[in-house]
Amino acid sequence: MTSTDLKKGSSELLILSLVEREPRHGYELSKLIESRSRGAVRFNVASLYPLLYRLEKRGWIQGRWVEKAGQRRRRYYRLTAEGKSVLQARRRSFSEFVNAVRRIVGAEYA
Amino acid sequence: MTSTDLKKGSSELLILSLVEREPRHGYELSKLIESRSRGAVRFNVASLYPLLYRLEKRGWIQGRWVEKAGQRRRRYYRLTAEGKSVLQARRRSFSEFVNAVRRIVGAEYA
DNA sequence: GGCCTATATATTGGCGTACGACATATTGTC
DNA sequence: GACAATATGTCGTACGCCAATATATAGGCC
Repeated sequence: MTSTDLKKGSSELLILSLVEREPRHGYELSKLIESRSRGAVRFNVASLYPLLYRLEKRGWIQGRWVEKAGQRRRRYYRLTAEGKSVLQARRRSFSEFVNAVRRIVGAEYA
Repeated sequence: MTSTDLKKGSSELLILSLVEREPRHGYELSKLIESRSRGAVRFNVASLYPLLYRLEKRGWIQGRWVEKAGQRRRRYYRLTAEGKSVLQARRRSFSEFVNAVRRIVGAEYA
């Protein structure tokens, strides 16, 4: 379980969290995650875009194309109502899981 | 990221932690994880045993068969010196990762 | 014009890991 | 004799991650 491997389970939580307040596009999301985690978490594009399609397909986020002069087209994703409730559940289970791991891992310390 | 998915990255950390202080066998490990996590984490045998073989192959744990009258044979695994240093690194990166996720996920709260 | 970097989205192929289902063997209990 | 608990093990499948590669636009630089 490198930090890379650990990431697997939390990728959806990260994305859902970041589009909670305002719509964001893929590239922006990857940059946000990298900067806010201070480099500890990084998304490969080959993971990021399929992940976005997956979340959209499930109805948790909703994307729309935005074209502006002087910019490449971007697809902005917003959190749906269903996504919101999934996000809340995911936040809880993340905490729960981390606490459970800490109990197991920590119990073996001095 | 169900609790199931999240688990993926931390399974090795859990096992290494549990054999740190004393050798343990597979079935014991599965029961320990389940009870200490209060049911939040559970290992399928089809994950657990291959995981143990993997860790042993990498030289992080070392197993030996123990036979006792009135018991089915058990394979006890102990942490090797190399495993010990891997464990320390994993504990650090787990904390680091969790903190990073919290920064990202938490930043979107009120 | 030519080169590089940053921005932005996208796909292909391979690999690793988790799990449901199934299998086997021993001990103890009812 | 039937069943549950203990204990280890495998098969097939599904799924998600990632390196590599591709395409396209804008801006800086020489």
